Amino acid sequence: MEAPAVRYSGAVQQDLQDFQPVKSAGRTLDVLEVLADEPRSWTLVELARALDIPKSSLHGLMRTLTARGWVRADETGTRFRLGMRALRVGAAYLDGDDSVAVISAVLDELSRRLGETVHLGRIDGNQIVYLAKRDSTHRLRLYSSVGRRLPAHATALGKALLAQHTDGDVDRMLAWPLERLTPGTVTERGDLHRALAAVRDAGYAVDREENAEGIMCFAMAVPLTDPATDAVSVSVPTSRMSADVERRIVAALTDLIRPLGQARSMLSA
Amino acid sequence: MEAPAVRYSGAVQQDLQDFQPVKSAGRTLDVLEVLADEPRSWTLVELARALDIPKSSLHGLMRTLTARGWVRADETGTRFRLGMRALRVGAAYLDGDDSVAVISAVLDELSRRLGETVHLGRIDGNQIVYLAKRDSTHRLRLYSSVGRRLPAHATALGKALLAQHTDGDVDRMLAWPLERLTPGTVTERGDLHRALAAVRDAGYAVDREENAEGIMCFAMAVPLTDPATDAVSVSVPTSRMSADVERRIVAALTDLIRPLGQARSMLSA
DNA sequence: GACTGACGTTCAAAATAATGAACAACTTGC
DNA sequence: GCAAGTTGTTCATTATTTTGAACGTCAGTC
Repeated sequence: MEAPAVRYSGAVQQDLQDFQPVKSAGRTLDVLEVLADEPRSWTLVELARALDIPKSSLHGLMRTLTARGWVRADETGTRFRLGMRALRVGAAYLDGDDSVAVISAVLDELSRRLGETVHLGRIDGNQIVYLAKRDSTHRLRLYSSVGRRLPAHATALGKALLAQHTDGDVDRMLAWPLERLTPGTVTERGDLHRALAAVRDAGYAVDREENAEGIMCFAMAVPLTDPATDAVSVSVPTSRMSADVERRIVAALTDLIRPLGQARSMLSA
Repeated sequence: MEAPAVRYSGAVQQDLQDFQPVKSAGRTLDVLEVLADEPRSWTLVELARALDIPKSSLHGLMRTLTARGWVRADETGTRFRLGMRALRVGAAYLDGDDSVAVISAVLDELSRRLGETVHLGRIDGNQIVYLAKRDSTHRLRLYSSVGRRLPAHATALGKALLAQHTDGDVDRMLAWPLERLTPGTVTERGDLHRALAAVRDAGYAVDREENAEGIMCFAMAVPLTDPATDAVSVSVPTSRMSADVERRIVAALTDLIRPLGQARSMLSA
């Protein structure tokens, strides 16, 4: 029997095999996730339909969630959205993360040195989650990106992280066919493999208007873990782009990100 | 029979009376809240003790939570922290909130005009939750405040919102005795009542190093609801403080916050 | 103004989860 | 290197929840 890439010492770790989730716990998360994915007012019946749960079952759940402040009901008590407790866990996730703390200073310095928008992203399955952001102009609202997700294949952050894996692993990690966000999005398997080879070669990843038109990004994986799960990116409007700007960005990323490899031991978790 | 302050049309709204929460749903939230309140690694037994749940019961719950990405187990599978899904609901709470969207432009303008740190806060029980922030210098990390909580009585935001209620209501809303955060924190009931009267008189609230030494805040309730639940504050280091700075801050708050009263109809929820 | 349709609520039977005791695996101390 | 203590896991029994059908309530329609 082949050993898995990472061994578990036999603790609370579902072995991919059969495993019976606690039904009402799973449904609790289902409700929160649906409310998060579509941040609008939902009625009980809408939720019941979306989740394929009998409305009578959902009724008790919603009472529990609203009583606890995780879900907020409007004055009539018939429409639901996320409640304030939901905000807290999000902030706490970031607070408790050692990597975020270590990389935070790097983001500050990058932002100061380049004056462009800087992101810290983490890969989660086939998506990139934005964990932190610095923006000199403050034009964009901070909550506009932290917590948000984009398909990994369409972002510099994602490509920087995917490049750590073999083509075969990448094929398994992503959801095919690849979603197209702009005309520039790489959606062909061969094109993506070539792009990732280029990333391995250069040591950083580039996104040329592949998820948003008018924006280019440069990203480098953060070598705090192996394989890396976090990456840092710098975003620039194409209007401001030039070979010189690219050189400066890559130099800053190299200067600041590469030394983090030495700090790996700090993350004993 | 006396009607409650707010009438419910008989929907999912726990009537304060008896009501049986769904046990495993409540425990799911318990786990997330403990992990959020103490963002460190927890073992199963630690959690079981903290929540007074048999470890065998918790075991299944944790498997469900980790399988869903709301909790992350370390490589050994024996230590737990919040997972990435937790981040998403936090961001989504803010996205889905109409008040935050409306007030966001005001924060941008205040930040531009004053060049000082600006916060949007919401009252939750006896606490103020920070919903958004603008900081010109970017010295402080953004996630250092969004989602964070402080006792209402010790903040300008909190006093601006508490001042909307009668002294009797305030007494019921707060947790007595009041927590002291700095030597300047108002903890005496009479002092607080006098402070709130001053807020009603002036139309804005002041915090003079009452939650952090060296920082003063000025806050005004946002009249989008009645009573208001949100307030906006401007924070200034005492070193930079002067009568003129105070005048400019109060003028800016008055200019930008007061007109929002007309936008109240926008929030039909 | 009664009818129609949609939604939220309640209830008793059927399905599911919680429990504590026992076991296994790891860590610690001597 | 062994024993004691701690932690994670499993299992049958008990307690709880889920479910579908029935009822109440509301808004809109003819």
